[in-house]
Amino acid sequence: MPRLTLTPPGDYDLARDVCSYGYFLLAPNRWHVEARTLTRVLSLPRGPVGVAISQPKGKALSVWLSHTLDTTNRAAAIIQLTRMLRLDDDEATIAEFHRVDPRFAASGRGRLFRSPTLFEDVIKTVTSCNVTWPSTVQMNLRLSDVLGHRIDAEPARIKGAKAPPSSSAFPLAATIARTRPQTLRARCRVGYRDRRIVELARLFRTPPKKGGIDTVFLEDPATPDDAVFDALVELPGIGPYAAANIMQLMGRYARLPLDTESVRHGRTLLGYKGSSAQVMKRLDEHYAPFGRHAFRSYWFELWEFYERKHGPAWGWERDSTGKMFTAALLNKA
DNA sequence: GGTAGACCTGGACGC
DNA sequence: GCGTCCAGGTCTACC
Repeated sequence: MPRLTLTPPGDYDLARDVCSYGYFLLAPNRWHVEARTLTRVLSLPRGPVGVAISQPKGKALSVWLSHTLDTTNRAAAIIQLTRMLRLDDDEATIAEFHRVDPRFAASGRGRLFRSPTLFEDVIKTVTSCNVTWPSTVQMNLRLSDVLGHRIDAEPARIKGAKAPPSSSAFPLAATIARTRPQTLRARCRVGYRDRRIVELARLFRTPPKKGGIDTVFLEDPATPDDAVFDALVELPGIGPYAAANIMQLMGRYARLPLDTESVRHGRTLLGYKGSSAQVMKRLDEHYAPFGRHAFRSYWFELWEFYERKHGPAWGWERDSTGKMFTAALLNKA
């Protein structure tokens, strides 16, 4: 079976750095606990490919492929894997975060898992709004199963895996753009998000000059945070929370995506009292000193709280532990 | 500028 | 097994 080898930053730990944000539990991603391997299908210019990513000797990453890639697809696969795994967050960046917030220096935490493309991150964020986590899991499973391109070949191999790897990719913007909202609602159970998801897909397919999303402008590090935020909240289905969440997925950590779970965290761990709006204001003030690393400090504080309840994240199964993250259950905990 | 209510789904709960 | 209630962020209408 063909294979790619990727050299990550010297401090990279696949299990820690993949199992660092909830999207590792969302289809088409599949984390195999015992094999400590991430599988999924990537959509490449010349068709989908199944990948199985592991770190056998604690250094280089092995990426087993369902079939051999030509030069174009190979280059595209490396770009997508680099984005998803945050391989471009180098040691110096993570060390800077640890200087700002030394609480995470020992664990080495600093990288946050994301999707291979901005489009997938935006749609995943929309599926996480106004819904409990198990529904988000289901929506992404169905989106991939119903609209994702399937691979014909055997999925990439995984030593010691209990669950089969998925054989569908996340749907392309082009596919969703030509799907009827009613189909999304009926078959993917996305509810009232149906039109918003189709509109977003169409905006991703439309050139910026004709009113489409200007991904170059959004992803340019020189673009100020405020300009990115203003552009994102103009999009259908994207409010202040979703915009801030998409920004952290883009590597902009100064803003906090605050939701009801943040309020629970502020009340139970930080002892804040008052209305939700008051608690959110205090949370913003609390993490402001961490500057451009604010979200990392907030998130890993929250993540370690989850890990104290449920064990290390690399041991979470999507269909059991991975479904437990609802405010109601956490409040009981 | 601030706020109330609708939008859907799925899980919890009571009967 | 059925009905009711509730959680969840965004959007629109209204003040």
